[in-house]
Amino acid sequence: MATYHHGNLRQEVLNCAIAMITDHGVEGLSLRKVAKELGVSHAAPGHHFKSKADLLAEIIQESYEQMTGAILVELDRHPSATATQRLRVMASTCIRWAVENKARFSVMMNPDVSRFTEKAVHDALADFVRTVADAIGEAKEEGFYPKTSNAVLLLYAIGAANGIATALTYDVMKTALGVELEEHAYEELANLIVDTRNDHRR
Amino acid sequence: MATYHHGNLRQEVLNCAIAMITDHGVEGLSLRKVAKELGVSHAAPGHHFKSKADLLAEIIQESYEQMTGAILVELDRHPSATATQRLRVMASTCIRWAVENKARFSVMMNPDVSRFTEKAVHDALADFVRTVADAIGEAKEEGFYPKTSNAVLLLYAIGAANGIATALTYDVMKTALGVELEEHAYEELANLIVDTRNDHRR
DNA sequence: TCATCAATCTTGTCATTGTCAAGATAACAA
DNA sequence: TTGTTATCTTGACAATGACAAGATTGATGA
Repeated sequence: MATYHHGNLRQEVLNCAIAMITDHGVEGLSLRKVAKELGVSHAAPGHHFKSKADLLAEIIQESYEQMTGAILVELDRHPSATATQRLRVMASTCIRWAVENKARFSVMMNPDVSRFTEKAVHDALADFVRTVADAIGEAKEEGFYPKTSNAVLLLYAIGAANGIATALTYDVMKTALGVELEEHAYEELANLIVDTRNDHRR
Repeated sequence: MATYHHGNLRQEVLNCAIAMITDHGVEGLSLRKVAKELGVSHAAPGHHFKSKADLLAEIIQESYEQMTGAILVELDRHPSATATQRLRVMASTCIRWAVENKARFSVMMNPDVSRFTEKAVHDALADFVRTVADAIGEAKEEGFYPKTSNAVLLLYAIGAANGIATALTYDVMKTALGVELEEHAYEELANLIVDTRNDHRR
């Protein structure tokens, strides 16, 4: 017990919450246990987050930002890629990020949590969606599924990537599928989502 | 208040739980509220389900069975379809079922719930997986992605269908994507998951 | 018929949890 | 120093899941 003022409680609550979710799932997250773990009174976290839902909303927002960031970083490493190829990079990066951030991804995909979500979350999610939507628009000009609407393609791309990631981070599903991923599987999956027969030009 | 013995409590708890989840999400499900709604003491549901997790596990099991059933029914309507075409029927039926059973699907996809899941759930899930895996095995013989392992194809097919369904049943995501589905969209999505360029023979 | 027994439900209780209110303590600016 | 604000503690409350002990019902078999 150092000082009355903790100094960095807000950030440590976030860290501790993620650790707790990693070990015990969102359901296993308890604000009181977090407080106890950080050596702080049971109501202390409540001064940094309006509610438990508010804490989770912030985690979701951060997470969408991180995932979008990971995608942008990876896109930068492929400056000469076609839009269709960039879609593949997005898909594989998204799946890889989810596998490497299971706790965060499980919160993002939790249907309950986002019921009480706030504008900041919507904005972070919208940013992610826009990133993909832009690439789809450009891929369309390259001849990517010309008969299918952009909206359906967007739904397909994001849904497929997220769903595969979910299956990989969701223990029951993962064991049911009996998956054991090798490193190149991420690219293999991306090649299925965005079929290689779609890029003629190069 | 009719009789001391309710007569059909177990089933009505299940029904009421689904209704409650439909309106307020899994998080909004309370055994005590269910009890109150059914005009029964607060501990009565506990005599039919070992725990809340046990109730949810039963819902998941039922749901996988129903979804698999819906797929089998639909497959029966296409007796002369190739394995590749059957994969498409499975995908579109799966997505449609999820949209038509949002509450059940949200429970199935809830990462928390299935932590404490039981053998019956695994069996129901394994049944579903086997149904798809079989079709993939047969499609493979028709020349379906010959270079890709069955395990990866299985992960892709189930992940993509479930992910698209999730995006459609998950309000925040749905509004972020701005989707408004027309009836033929289910087949359109299935055509994206199992690209039409995959069937040469016919 | 009636005694027994299992199935079903009620009542009472407990620990955990999220949330709020009121007050204590620290940090800091004037 | 004094006043102000941010931060934390203590105390309380209601909701909830879970359990134990006992009440009620209904069926079975002697």
